[in-house]
Amino acid sequence: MSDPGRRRAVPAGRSAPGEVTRERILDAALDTLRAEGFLGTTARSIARTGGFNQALVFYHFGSVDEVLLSAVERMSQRRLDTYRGRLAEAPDLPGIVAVAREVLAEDVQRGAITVLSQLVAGAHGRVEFSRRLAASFDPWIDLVDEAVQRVLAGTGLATVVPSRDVAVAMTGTFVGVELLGQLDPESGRVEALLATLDTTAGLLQGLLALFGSASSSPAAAEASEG
Amino acid sequence: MSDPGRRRAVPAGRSAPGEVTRERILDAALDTLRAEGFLGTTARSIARTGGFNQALVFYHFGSVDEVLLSAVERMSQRRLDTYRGRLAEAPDLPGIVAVAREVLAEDVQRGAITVLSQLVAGAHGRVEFSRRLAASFDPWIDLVDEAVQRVLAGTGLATVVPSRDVAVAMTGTFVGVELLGQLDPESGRVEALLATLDTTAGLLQGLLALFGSASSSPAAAEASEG
DNA sequence: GTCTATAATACGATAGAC
DNA sequence: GTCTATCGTATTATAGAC
Repeated sequence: MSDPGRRRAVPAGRSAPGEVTRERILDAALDTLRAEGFLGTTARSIARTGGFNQALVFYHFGSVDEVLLSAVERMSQRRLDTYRGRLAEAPDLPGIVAVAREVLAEDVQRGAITVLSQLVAGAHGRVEFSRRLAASFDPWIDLVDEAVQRVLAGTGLATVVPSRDVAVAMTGTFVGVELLGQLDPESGRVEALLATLDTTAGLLQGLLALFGSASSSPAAAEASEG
Repeated sequence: MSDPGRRRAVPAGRSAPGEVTRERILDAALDTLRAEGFLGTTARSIARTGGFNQALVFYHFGSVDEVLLSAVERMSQRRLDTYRGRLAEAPDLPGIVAVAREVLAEDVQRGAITVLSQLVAGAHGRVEFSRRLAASFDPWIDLVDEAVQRVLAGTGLATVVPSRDVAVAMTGTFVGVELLGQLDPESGRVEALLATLDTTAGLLQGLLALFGSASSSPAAAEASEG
């Protein structure tokens, strides 16, 4: 292994030697995943995309898997920061829905969901790869979970609805719909889903308001009996 | 191309020559997709799973893609028949939900969703493969669409909710959650989702009953304004 | 219809020159 | 740190014996 390992400290404002190349490799890896899918993302295709030599992938990351995981971890972290920032500024339900729709639309357009979907599919049956990939999904599910709990708070449904499962379902929905949407890009499935989110949000708002003002209504009681 | 092409007619009750092998290959293809994922499903691994020679895949189907598409089309058709039959016997809402949960649980357990998820992921960027795979999803979305419309009928929501988009979202959700669930099989995400379906169904029932008995309520009007 | 053998190609990864 | 060259191995697909 010729991993550069821990490097000397570098003057502030200056990049560590090779750091530029590392970033280029990560960028190229994401671009390739978006354009070619998991199957088409090899050390050679990544190098072709980024315009550098194939051997650099192994010099800097040791393996293709390590590049992909590093790339998705970096992407996930960056997007998560964006989400948290915007959500903090929109504490009520309409605000949360608006932010969620807005940032999810960005993710879809940037191809972030494509990257995640492709990696998830490619992770099949590979234990260590799956473990690390799952770890980069957890903070997202946590974030959705928090938002769901905030929305449910004071509606009388907080004890009935398992918010974590709902969060998993919502996260999974975007992965699945994006995958389905790419099967037939002409169909505009993803766009339809995003557009429908507004309608659904309006509906949900009305329903939750109903539950909020009558949290021990017959419907709620009936529902909790399951 | 050494495709056997159209074959002579065969006495009823008897299989056409090579038909047994064709079926074995399709079975092996699905088993391999379940066990190894899309990446691990090659002509050689399919042959290894089924205990036959690798060259037979090309003799009978011409290419690996053709085996996979034929296999999923056969599977989709068979499952669709099962769905339709059971749904016909359960015309009301509780019945529909029960059947849906039941048959979906079967699909998950048999690995049908895994097969679909893997193929969808592997189809990325391959136009003709995607087109045919999308075609085998359409009847499913149609079926879900019909069920959604039946549930919505008479609730006053039929004109507000775009049932087709909801159907796409529901279909996509199962694909996505299944993929996410396989990232960390220990987490029991898929099982949790299915278990939660009952609770959600109960809730939904209560909500729809509410809308049904007051289809021009303030909440409904507010929701339709978006 | 099923087999063996093989051609042509792509891959991950490494060695070693610079 | 980046390059060329290469090893070993996997793949799809085909040719041809049986």
